[in-house]
Amino acid sequence: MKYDYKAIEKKWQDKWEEKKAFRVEVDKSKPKYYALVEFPYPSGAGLHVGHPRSYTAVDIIARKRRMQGYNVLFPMGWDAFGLPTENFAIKNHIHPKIVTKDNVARFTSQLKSFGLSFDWSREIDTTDPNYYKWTQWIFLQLFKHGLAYKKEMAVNWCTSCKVVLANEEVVNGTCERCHSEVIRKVKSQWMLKITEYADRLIDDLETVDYIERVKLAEINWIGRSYGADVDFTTTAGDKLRVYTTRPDTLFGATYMVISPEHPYIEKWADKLTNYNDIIAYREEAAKKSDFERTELVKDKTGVKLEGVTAINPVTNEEIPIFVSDYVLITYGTGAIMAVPAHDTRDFEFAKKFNLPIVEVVAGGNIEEEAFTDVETGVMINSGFLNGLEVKEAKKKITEYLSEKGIGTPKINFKLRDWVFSRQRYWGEPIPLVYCEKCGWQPIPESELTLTLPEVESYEPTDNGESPLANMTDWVNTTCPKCGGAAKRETDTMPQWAGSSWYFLRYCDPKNSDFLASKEALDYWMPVDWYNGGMEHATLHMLYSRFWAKFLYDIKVINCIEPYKKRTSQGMILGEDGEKMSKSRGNVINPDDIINSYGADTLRLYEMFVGDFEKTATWSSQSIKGSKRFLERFDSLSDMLKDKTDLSIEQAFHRTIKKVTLDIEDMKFNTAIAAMMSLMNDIYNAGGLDKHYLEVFTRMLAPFAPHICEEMWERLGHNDFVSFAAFPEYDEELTKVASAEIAVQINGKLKGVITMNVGSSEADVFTVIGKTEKFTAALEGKTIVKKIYIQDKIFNIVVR
RNA sequence: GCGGAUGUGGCGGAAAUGGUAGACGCGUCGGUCUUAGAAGCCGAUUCUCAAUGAGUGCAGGUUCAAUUCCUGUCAUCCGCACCA
Repeated sequence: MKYDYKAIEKKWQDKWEEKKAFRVEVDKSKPKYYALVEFPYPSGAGLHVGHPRSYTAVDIIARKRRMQGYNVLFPMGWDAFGLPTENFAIKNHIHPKIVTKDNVARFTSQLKSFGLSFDWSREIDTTDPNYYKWTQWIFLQLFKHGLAYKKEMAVNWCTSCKVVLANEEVVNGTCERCHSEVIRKVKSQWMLKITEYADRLIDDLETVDYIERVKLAEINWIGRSYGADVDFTTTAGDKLRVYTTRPDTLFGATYMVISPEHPYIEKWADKLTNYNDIIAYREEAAKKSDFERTELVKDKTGVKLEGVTAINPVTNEEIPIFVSDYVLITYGTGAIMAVPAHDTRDFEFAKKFNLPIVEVVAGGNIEEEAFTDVETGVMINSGFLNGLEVKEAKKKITEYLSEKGIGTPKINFKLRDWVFSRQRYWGEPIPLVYCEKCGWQPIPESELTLTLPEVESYEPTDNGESPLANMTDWVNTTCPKCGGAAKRETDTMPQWAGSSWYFLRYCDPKNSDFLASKEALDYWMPVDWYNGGMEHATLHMLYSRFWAKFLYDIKVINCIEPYKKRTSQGMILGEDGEKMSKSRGNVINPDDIINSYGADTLRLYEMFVGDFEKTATWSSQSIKGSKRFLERFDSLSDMLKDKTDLSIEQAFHRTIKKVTLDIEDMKFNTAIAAMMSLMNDIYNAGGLDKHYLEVFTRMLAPFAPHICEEMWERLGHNDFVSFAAFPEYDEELTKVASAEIAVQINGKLKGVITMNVGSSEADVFTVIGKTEKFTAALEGKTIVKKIYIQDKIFNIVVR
């Protein structure tokens, strides 16, 4: 019988759909399991071969849980707002809604062809007004709780297209589309105060099970540092505040630096004799794009302030102040104390401007480079700190500064507030209204959804406003507070908005009264296992955790963390070992693979290709092995015999154990290898009985569901194997009777002997003594030592 | 520069706690079947000068024993980018 994957896969996909096999409801009589994969952006290109890697892995988990009796929620949907769709719409004059609909149709049929056990009745779409009503609702709550505010911000501005660009659209400092210069332009933007949650976003990571690199990426991105704010008196008669993580090096602060945007430049304008030079420098710095700034990282520039100096509060020495763009206005206080001996950047700057370098921590060679180590150094040239280790010095100086009123302990973060406005059409309208009298006002919640109006053109306007700004009928409205004339916000939300809470909507996607019912949220949340790309470790993960924490605070959900467990798959590279891309022509289309090998083979191959978390290279040669394995499995029904050999029975129990444990560790590749080994053993034994073929079918079902359903039916069942019990193993039967013991002399392998499991050292040595090849090797040597590792190694050390 | 990985046969990759390196798969070679071939099936397959040999990027070290631990070093990939 030939393995007819096309017929089999079609047949079972239809049956699952027809019987609504994977549809779930809240059922408190069963334990729940919420398995989640990142919902895709339905691009025009369709799915690529990387998508099924993540989806199949979590599908295997979901299917295994179902077979273990869990009520499994495994949903799918569309993160459909976004720039590529909008750009496609602009170029081809098609409404983004239509573009989205077409792309979703294509994605859906592709996903269904993989045999993934999604509950399609819960499909969601972030661009559906019934969905984004709640995105807007959450925004309104953030606004009402003071977590949304408007701020003047520098944005990317393309000088040729005259539009605001998202960071993703700026490539090497130029516009992605026209390649002309991109400059920074100040615009008023909506911001979300994610920084208010910075501590919790770090600290609560201790309560979740994320793979280490994801945790680290989040922690580094948030970038919490402990230090102190210190005030330096200046000759202008005021105080200049700096932030430092190294207050212990205060005695070594030989100059100060303020950022070009620092407000004191204006404040000190009349005292600065070289004010014009400073302004010229500031303008020069403003003109530099991000690209130029990073290009010039190595080369420090700056201007010394003439007319104002500062006093080092512990040495009482007068020190100069510089303005330089290596100090950022957006971090700390926008001003630093420079300690060239112990900070690499200050060291470079001091070398260039010939500034004094005073060593205050002994242990390095400051002739050569800054000594930044905080573990080993001892304080010198530092008055009352002399002789202390860095950590103690830090404590002592911080206390001293507090007592004298010149400094306070301070924690800073690299994390910035979230820029939440986009001057774009294809996004959720921000549900706020501006009234001259009352300021920014939320629209009444009863008026949600504030739907995206139909516009003539999706192009951003000349002055960088969203296309919605031209819709005067829509823009002009009344103030919900005073009833006077008011204007709607025309900016829309970023693509990240819809994906920041979608996992909540899946719990109860049709609910029209609330984002999801309390009952559904309490039952399904938190997500038990969330898998997704490493590229989302910082942005999407932080944004959605932030929203979830906020929703916890306002008592919408009752878990402090939305995701219990987070894992991440490796990328799949093209056959040439390079990232798949259209321009390189190395893209593998999953449709082609399914057509020539079938979905089960594709699934199995993607799981077998290598360690799930590592990047893997596609091989159209190797995939044949996965197909062969399934063909061999298919033929097992022709190899039935009355009784399975004991050795095969034992092999089964060992394999079930390995597969069971490996799935939990996402070691799918070794789980499949174990099943292949078992298959070889069965072939060597000439077959197996019906019972064990059923066991094999249930064990393989999560990996290759179609062929297993077919086998299950062939074996006389009329229910789905997808809901049969996952096999369990008998620990006793996993044990083997005999052990192969490696015999070594001086650690070198000399041979292997077979002994009963649990043989004593004396027994093993007796056998060795009776074995010719070992006695020959030991002849004339003195045995110094014998090392016996139970059932594994017998090493004889000789002289 | 900082942070995170990775380096094992011709290839993809296996090897809790240090304990027979190369599981499993691809490829290759041989056998079987066949008029012949393909597909199956069975077997072999780290290397070489075939040994008391060498071997997990390279150089050392600890150990009876190292892919695994330690020190140094090289290479590749991915993030971040002057965060004081």
